Amino acid sequence: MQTDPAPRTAPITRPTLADVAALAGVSASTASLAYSGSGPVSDATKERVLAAASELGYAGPDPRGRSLRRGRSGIVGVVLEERVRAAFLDPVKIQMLDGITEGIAPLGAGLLLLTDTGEEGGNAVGIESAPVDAVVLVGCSPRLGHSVEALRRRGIPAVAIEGATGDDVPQISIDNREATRRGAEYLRDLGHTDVALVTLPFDAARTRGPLTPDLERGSTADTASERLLGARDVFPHATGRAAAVSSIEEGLEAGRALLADPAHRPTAVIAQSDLLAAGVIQAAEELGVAVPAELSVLGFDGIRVDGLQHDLTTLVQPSVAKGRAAGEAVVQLLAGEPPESVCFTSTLHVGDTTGPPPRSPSAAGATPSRP
Amino acid sequence: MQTDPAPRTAPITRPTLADVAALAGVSASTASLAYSGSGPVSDATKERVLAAASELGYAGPDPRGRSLRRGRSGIVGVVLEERVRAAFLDPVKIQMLDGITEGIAPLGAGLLLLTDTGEEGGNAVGIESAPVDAVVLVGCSPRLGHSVEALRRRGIPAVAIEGATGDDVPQISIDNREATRRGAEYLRDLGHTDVALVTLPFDAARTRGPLTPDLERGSTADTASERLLGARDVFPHATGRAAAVSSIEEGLEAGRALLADPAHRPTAVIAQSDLLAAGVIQAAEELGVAVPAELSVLGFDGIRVDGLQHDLTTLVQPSVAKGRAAGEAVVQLLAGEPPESVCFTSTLHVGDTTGPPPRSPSAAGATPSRP
DNA sequence: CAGCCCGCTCGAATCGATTCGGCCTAGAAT
DNA sequence: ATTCTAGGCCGAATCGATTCGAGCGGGCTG
Repeated sequence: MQTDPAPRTAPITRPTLADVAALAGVSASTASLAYSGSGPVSDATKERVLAAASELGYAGPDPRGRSLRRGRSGIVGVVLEERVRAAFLDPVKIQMLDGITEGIAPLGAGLLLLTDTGEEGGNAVGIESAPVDAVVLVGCSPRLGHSVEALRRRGIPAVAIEGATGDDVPQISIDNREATRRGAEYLRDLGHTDVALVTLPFDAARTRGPLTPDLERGSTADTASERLLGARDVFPHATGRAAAVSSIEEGLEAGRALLADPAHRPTAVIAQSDLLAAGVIQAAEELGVAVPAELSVLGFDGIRVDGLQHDLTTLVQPSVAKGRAAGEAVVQLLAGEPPESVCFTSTLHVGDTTGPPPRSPSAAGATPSRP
Repeated sequence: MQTDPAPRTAPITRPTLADVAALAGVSASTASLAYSGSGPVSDATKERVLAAASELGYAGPDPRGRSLRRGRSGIVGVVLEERVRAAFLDPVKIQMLDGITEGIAPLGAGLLLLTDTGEEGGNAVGIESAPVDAVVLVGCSPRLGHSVEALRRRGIPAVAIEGATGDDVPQISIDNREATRRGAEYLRDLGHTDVALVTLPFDAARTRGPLTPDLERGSTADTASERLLGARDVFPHATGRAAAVSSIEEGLEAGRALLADPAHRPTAVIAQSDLLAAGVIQAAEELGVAVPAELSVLGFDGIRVDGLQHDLTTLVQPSVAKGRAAGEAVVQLLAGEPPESVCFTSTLHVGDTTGPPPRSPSAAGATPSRP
């Protein structure tokens, strides 16, 4: 009565530590000690246990039992606001992820990819129920609050990258507003007065389209809002368009819309990401608008953009360092130390996509403020 | 008004299902049923349990206990042969990862990133001890055999992408040899006879340098070997250099070495990845060698390479489909169905980096085999 | 020679949830 | 009215490993 080929020693089930102990002639507790090495066990005994284990083909303690008892799973979750595909298309995310792995290296923990897209169905392993010791929330997800609440109830410590949770969750962020302001000031000093914006999405719906007061007010995305404020600090009346995601395609679309009418064409565009900036440049090329002669474009991130011919003027943020800081914060949290927020600063990299505005304003009796 | 209510019932420890059951006035088993919904429980009771849970701030069954009992953790491991940073720099890997998430979607499982770089120290969660239900081995890791053995002992089903394990592990692969042969034939038909190779690493040490019989014989990397064979099918005596990793930098270095001596310059280079090909092209530009006029370059993968000006002639492989197939194989395996290997085919994309060889061979009385 | 200390093992409890068989009760059928 | 049926609920065992305190024998010291 055996469905499987029943070898002499192997029952249907995999050997457990108890089996090993029995074969070695010791108690389960001793066998456990022999493995974890955290107790006084004679070398002879330990060897006997190991021998028994190898005879049984025992591959070491089952992580499930272990994590139940220990209360730790050795896994750190990374919560992405988008599906994995989208996140990995964003070079900034990848760099942060890499930084995170560096940061949590001392833990020797694994990285579990999670998304907080809505409810998890059935047996799904979501943020609500994943065997993680801590999580890193990546990106300013609109539904971040929901996730944080779930984690709090589960008693799982969290660190947020670029997402104000307003709680006891440590934040890893950058000077979004100040950085953008510096970039805007640079454009202003070049002589630009007619500046358009291309922003990251503001809300969970990822509404694409013209910037409206309603949209801005309803923002649940801090990064977009902060960068918007930084731009407005210098160009109070600047307006533009919101993209649905940070991608070249979205930037292209926004760029087409902004540059469509030659009569009302900005002399500069402040894009909230390098990918969006690249898209705007692509749109400019399509429409025969020269960059930077007729249009200056400013990006944000400091990544190398695939296929972009220009050396983009952009605000370079330390993505890897951000990730690493988040990882280190997780380590601290798990060690019981108090959470510590960090704010990095970005630097303006001047490339070849920005320059003085063209001599004659694109028509339209705009403020000729320069004598 | 108490954010952290220290209610009469809440001790230092988090509530368990038993606590909830007690408060609801039912047994733990009933409470469990109320949550899993897999048994007959009256609506009234269920509601009472849920109410008790919310009163206690119970966030649902602990995944540790659940997975111990159920024997499933709801996590699928992805074993990368390199550190995460390196893997995510490779667009092919990212695409495969994305495909995997698609493939395992019906499982609702999380993805745990693992690397099989050597032994795991201390409490590290490695391939030896990770709470995974199955794993996908990505890439032809030299130490793959070791990983497979560990998994077999633990009884964890695995699927390998591009790595011959020679066992009962289902393989997801592509026609590396045939595809490369087709590419080589294309070059031959253009008139090339003097072709150099730039290969992926052959061994665990990632030895960089000239191809030698020793190196080729000692190969533990099937992808590199297969593609090499495909090239040799057409150019039996072709030689070249092995790169340490698939990257533009490595390709650049190999390209410099291959093109250094104007007297012994190949008219075409077969690179085993697009990144390597891009590096070779970069080297050619450095040295003033025109592509494709003086040098044809063939890549492999079909990705868009960052910053590359050309439309690379390459063998396009279905990376996402490979990942998806692997994910689907995992689902099958977990469902108890027999493993199923898949082999995809690549297609030759002719871009602008290949053309006929220059009129006068690069000097050196090389085999003027064409009359 | 007796007593004490120390190092090694063992038992038993615990972590938190799930599952299976059995019991109980209310309503229905005869 | 009695028996049958079935839906609901409970008890207890189980998953696999870890941990803490107790026991026990041998070596060292006074």
